[in-house]
Amino acid sequence: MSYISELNPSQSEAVQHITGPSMVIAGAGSGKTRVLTYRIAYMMEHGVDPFEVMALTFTNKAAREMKERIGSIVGESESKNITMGTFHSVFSRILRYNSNRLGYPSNFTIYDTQDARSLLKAIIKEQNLDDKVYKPAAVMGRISSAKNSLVSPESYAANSEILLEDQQARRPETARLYKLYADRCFKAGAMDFDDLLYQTNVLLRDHPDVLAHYQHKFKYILVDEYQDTNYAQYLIVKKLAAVFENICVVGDDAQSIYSFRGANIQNILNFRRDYPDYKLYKLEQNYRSTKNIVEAANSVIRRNQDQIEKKVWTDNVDGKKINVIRAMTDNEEGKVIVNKIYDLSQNEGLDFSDFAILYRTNKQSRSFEESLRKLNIPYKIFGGLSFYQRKEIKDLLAYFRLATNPKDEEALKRIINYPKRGIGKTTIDNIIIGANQHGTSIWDIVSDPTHYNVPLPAGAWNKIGQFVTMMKSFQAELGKLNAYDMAQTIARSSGILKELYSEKDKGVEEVERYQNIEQLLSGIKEFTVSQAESGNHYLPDFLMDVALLTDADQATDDKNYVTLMTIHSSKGLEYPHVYLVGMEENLFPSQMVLNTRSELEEERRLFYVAVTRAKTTCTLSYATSRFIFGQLTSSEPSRFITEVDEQYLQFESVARPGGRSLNSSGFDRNFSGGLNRPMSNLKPLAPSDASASNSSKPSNGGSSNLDLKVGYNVEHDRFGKGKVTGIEGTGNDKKATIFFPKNGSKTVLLRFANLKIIED
DNA sequence: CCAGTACTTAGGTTG
DNA sequence: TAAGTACTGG
Repeated sequence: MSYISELNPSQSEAVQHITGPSMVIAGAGSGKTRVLTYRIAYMMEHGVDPFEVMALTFTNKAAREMKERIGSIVGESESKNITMGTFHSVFSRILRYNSNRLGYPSNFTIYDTQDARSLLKAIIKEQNLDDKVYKPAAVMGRISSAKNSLVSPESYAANSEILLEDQQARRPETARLYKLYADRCFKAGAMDFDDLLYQTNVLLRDHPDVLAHYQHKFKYILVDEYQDTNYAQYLIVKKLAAVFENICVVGDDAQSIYSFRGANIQNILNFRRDYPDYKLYKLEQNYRSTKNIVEAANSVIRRNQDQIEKKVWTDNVDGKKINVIRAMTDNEEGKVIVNKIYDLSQNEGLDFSDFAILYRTNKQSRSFEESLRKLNIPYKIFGGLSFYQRKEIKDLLAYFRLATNPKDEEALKRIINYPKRGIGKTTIDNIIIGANQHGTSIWDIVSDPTHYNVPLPAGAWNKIGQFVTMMKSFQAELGKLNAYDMAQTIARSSGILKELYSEKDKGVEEVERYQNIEQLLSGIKEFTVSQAESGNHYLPDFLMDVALLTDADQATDDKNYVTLMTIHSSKGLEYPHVYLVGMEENLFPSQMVLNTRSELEEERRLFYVAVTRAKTTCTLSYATSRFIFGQLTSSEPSRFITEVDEQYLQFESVARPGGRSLNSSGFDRNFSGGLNRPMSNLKPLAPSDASASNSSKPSNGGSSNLDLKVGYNVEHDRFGKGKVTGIEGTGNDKKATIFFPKNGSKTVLLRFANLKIIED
């Protein structure tokens, strides 16, 4: 228990408070993670069974790291038995275990944002609603906040206040769309991210025995980043803790930045109400940052009205003032900041991992990325499109998903005609109509066409039949082959591997795509090996929470890189040198928050979070103009710069047109210094367009009257030589499916294709 | 059916 | 700028 002596008095008290409710208000950099880890370790050393502990963190990465640290104190064999993870991952497991109570399959799919949006979009189309009015994102936002406030489709439709809001937004059909969307998800055996919390609430509300079971299993509950929990999360925790009330929540109201996701600072106030005899601990000493940084951040956050009284202070050195840099354009901002990083790393012999570039919006990463590439500085961008969201990865995962859960509608739609099988849009639309009429899933229709009598041409049924047979063969092997063998089998027999392989010599992006698939497969291999012992080494096990993984969860061997991420994803992290870029009005604070005080205050808290990530130096930068939607738009410095008490700031501007930069190192990296010359783009050189200037063939009716048979060798203008594998249709609709060794399998209309029969 | 092109429109943060 | 959709020619 030597570690207790490392703690200050309030940390130590918080760590040793095990029984009964407690709340820890932890200022930025006040050793919150340390308190959490030591508290759990302390509990276990005092006889608490790790199986009885549930710790909810904000990211999977935080959970993993905390588990490791606890393991190093009490031993891994103990720490691994703690239930620890994000709300989403912990409760998705609980939901799988109890799925039958809710009528879901245990291998239900988790729809990510893409899947959910695409389904909603499809429903809006099916309902013949104008998607200019019923913008999928807007409708989804309504559905999402309904779920986060535990409003069911039925109570949504019965709530006059909500209906009025929708009416005023000119989207009166939203209630109906919510219902349709929820039904479709259910029929597809799918939950979206919000469902994981919503359905957990349903489970605990409607099944008292289940609730009682988990109340007694998890006698000790900890919640990190409590200020960012929403109502659905709040209620789950409240219910689970109701019997023993051994609940500890940790948070900082000054760092609440997720209200757009339904997070509610009121949860902190509710805590006092729900547990009147709770004990409050305040961690106010900052161990992370210099005095300048702490004071600068304090001077800004002071302006917020809504906050819990506290005084964050530090014993650390004064440190450097916060440097404020002005650049002329966003491109120049990228160059200047990257040069600063380069110079500092060289002059002081620092690792690149000592640096982070933080911004308000993901798209700001571009100019920094370009500059970092030019100087060959290793970097990693977090957020944006994650590995698991890339097209090729999602395609293959869709096969896995459909094999695991055949009702998964989004997966089916994604792959039924990929690689191309000649199953067209009209066919799929008709099947969906049939599925809706029969109130069943798409899979039910395609796998049992005789039962549901959906009118389709015989040719279409034939192709669908082949697809169904293939999927069934995968399903039959799911429990026999381990995840890796299964994934290999699917990648090969589905034709995906071949498809991507054949495109490999087309360009850099195609090569990357193929490599991504290889990377996914080797990841599955790793998973299979590591899970072999537990017996959970099948493909559905792997699939269980891939939807919940983010970039931050990807293991990287080489850690010496500059970090680029949004301020939101930097929460909880720290770096010696932080560059907070794009400090401009309408960007940060975002243009969209200027209407209400509470939104502006949240933006200010975001600034507070950003500044307090820095340990040694913090640099702010802004550009006086930047490209927005391809248009050069002028911009003004952010109000947050002027809100910092001047004594903590130091201004510097660079690269006036015609002048020299203030580049201290003497490296002249030639700032473009003006509005000229966009950076050369990084795409591979476009292929010479010799092939593009298609010699226009005379349209002699193509080859529709050609006497083509399966097995013939033919030549196509664009695809080259190939072999006919199928013929269908007559007259103008006569089509041939041809396998081209160079281009894969294609179906072409003979009317247009202008095929020539050739000898072997 | 396929693929290239013209056109439109994007509010931002995440598990 | 960039992505996604609608259109069009083969």
